[in-house]
Amino acid sequence: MHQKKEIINKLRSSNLRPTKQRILIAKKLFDRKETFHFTAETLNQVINKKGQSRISLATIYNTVEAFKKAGHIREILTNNSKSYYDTNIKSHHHFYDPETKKLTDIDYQEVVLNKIPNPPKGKKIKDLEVIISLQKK
Amino acid sequence: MHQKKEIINKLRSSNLRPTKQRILIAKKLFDRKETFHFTAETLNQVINKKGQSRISLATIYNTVEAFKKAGHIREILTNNSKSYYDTNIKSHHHFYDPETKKLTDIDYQEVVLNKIPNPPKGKKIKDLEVIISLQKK
DNA sequence: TCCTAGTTTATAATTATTCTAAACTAGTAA
DNA sequence: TTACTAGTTTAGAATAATTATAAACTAGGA
Repeated sequence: MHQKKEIINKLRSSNLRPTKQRILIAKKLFDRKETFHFTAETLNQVINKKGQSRISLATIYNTVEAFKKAGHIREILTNNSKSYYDTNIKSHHHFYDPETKKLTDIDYQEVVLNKIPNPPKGKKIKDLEVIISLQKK
Repeated sequence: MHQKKEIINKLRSSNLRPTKQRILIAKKLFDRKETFHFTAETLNQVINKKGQSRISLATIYNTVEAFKKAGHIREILTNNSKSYYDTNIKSHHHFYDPETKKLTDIDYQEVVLNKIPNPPKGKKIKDLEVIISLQKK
């Protein structure tokens, strides 16, 4: 479980001043058992449900961007109009169901590659992601 | 090389009336040696360069969508705000350079997987795509 | 307690895309 | 050949997601 102190340290360590907005968002994102796949919209819903302390949408966007830059979340590749993020920052893969637009994690060890191409000159591989699109059987 | 007749057949075969706009767009997309990675914007630039016959942006969008549905092009997974399409419809993979936002094809046989997970019940695998993100060495 | 750089906020602006509904056209039938 | 009609194109308006702006607020050090 993420204590408040841990969260503050996490923010401080990445040069993010621990404001009450960032702490609250970090709690909602990181204090859960399962990884969380979200968009700015869904995060906004989680944060600003009825009668809850209000955080502006601009701050939601700013914070998601800041967390992404800091490496606390990662952006997922999709062909959606919205940006999807993932609290699981370990290298891993996804099932994508175009019907429901839902992503599911695939554990890293569930996919084994035994041949990958050399990167173009001057470049190195930063990340390798496998997306398995699904359809009805 | 794609003759006009071939293009017309391709359109007819997918129930798309071969209008002069669609024929022109199809020529620009398919009559080339290398695969073409494009967005609505870049396609619009190619089609509507100075002094050229004009096709409205709405038609560019409509046609891209129609070609995608017909399976003549495929949409690429990215984390960009724009939709990217690929004239290479054979299953294949991509290098992605976040700096230049450029995609490069990786031949299917350049990547070998020897373990992939079972799809969730009721679903089958429609497509498997590997995206290798690059960074400066 | 004061100060200031960093942060939050409401709102406007921007960007990519989709919608609308009027005008046009390919292809069929008379 | 002409007329018809369903499908298509078009300009422009509308929408959706995101980013920019600039004024108000605040964390944390002096």
